[in-house]
Amino acid sequence: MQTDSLAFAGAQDAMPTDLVAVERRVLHEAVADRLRELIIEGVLVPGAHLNERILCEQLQVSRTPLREAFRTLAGEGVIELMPNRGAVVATLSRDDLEHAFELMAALEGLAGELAATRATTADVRRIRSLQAEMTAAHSRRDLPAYYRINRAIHSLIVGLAGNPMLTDSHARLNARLQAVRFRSNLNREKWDAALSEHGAMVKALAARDGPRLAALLRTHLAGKRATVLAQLDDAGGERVRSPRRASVQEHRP
Amino acid sequence: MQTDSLAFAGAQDAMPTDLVAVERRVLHEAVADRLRELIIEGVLVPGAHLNERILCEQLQVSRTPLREAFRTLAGEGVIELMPNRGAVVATLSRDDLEHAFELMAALEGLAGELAATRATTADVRRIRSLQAEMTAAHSRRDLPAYYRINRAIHSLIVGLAGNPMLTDSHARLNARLQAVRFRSNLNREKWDAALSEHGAMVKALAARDGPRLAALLRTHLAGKRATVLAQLDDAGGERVRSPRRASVQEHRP
DNA sequence: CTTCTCCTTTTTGCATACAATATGCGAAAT
DNA sequence: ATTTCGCATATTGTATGCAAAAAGGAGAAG
Repeated sequence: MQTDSLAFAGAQDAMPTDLVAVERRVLHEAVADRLRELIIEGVLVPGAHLNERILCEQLQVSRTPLREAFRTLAGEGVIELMPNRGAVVATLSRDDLEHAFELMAALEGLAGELAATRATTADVRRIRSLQAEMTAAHSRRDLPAYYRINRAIHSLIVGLAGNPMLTDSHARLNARLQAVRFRSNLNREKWDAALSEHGAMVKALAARDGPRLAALLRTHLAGKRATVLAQLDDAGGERVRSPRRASVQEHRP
Repeated sequence: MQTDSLAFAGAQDAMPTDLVAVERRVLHEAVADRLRELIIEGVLVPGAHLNERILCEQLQVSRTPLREAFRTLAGEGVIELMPNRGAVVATLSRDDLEHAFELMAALEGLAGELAATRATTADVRRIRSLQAEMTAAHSRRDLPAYYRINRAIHSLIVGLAGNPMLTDSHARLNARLQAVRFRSNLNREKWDAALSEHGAMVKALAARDGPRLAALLRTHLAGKRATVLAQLDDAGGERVRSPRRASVQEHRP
């Protein structure tokens, strides 16, 4: 029989991500993924009570995998578990958001510092390409695409830092922020400013200027934070800390 | 009939913490705590395979709460779960350790920056007191006490930052580092240096000099990292990434 | 001696039954 | 009118049985 390296000749180190493992899902993971989706999509709003029986019926699984999924999500901070009192989708207060951005700025700052020293020219090209895509999205006023690419760029920079623990912390924080979807509007000036900041970031990365990239990321995040919080205030500050008694609704039989 | 405020006269608002909730443990939490202990104590070494059946027998619980505890611990990064292949105590490679300290330095750096602006004089007193205790432990060459107080100081500073998300990330990273117990020896010079660094940190905090405290914490962590990695090299680099086939041992009947 | 195959044993994943706890509502008492 | 109590119901926590997957081992072929 062929060895692994022969069987996969030409694909081993250069592009390891092209070889994705076959889909081998365990039920509780699928359930966790589905619940994450439902939360991100806003079907399950922050604060919503997650009733086991109803969710079991709706997802067509028994309680065991559902409960394991609950634990997984609780570990990610996406939901909160209260002993004997069930699970609720995690809520983020205004303070929580401030704290999240404070931490995010530090994490991405570190990431920038490291990425600048560790990124290859190919990595820089990849970032440049994403940057171009994002600029295009901006030109055609495609906000969803803009946000998606924006997130991809930030995640890529964090990845380039080459520190899995950092990546993990960052991903986890991002997951919590996904629940509150403050991706609605974004005024013209702020959008333009954000885009130009991104341009500067790419330059700093290409110049391998770690401290500058770190500083840019921190101010960029500070800007984002200001935008989000301002938006929150406009919304009356009640959008995020959501409905007290919202919960999973049972279908009429 | 008496009202609550009469029944608890004198204890209503002034000292609400005197009324602690009754101890109410759920089995899977107790199991998670116990497993965490076993891992920290080194009974379950990194890399050890956690057999469900055997652990159930030894902990005297059924598989359901054990498996829920597994999920909790996996969420904390203390163990790793492989679908259909069970759980192992998380291992930390040399690289992982470097990454952990890299991240830790950033987290504590941020914490220092914030703590300096947010700490009250009472907080400073508390830190000073701990610092004194630690110096005492150093004088009598009590390494375990030193490490314990040291950790308390670092955690307190992180707490003073007043950012729960930061606290959480820090605690989580600490939990992972607990598994590898590099708390063995520590040569005289490094110990002295660490202590004097702590002294400088307290001064910076008292002076409310955030940037300085942050910088001190970062270099302090860099020193710790160097110490740990050096120790790892002395041990042949094989102590931490532990026995491949270590596992929970079954009692002879 | 190695390697492959098939089979047995072990171990994990899931479903369900049962137990413990919480919740809601009406009646009674203050 | 308000509070409290007791009970019925709903919901969560735990145990266990069964099925599926992986690991291990004996034997045959190379």
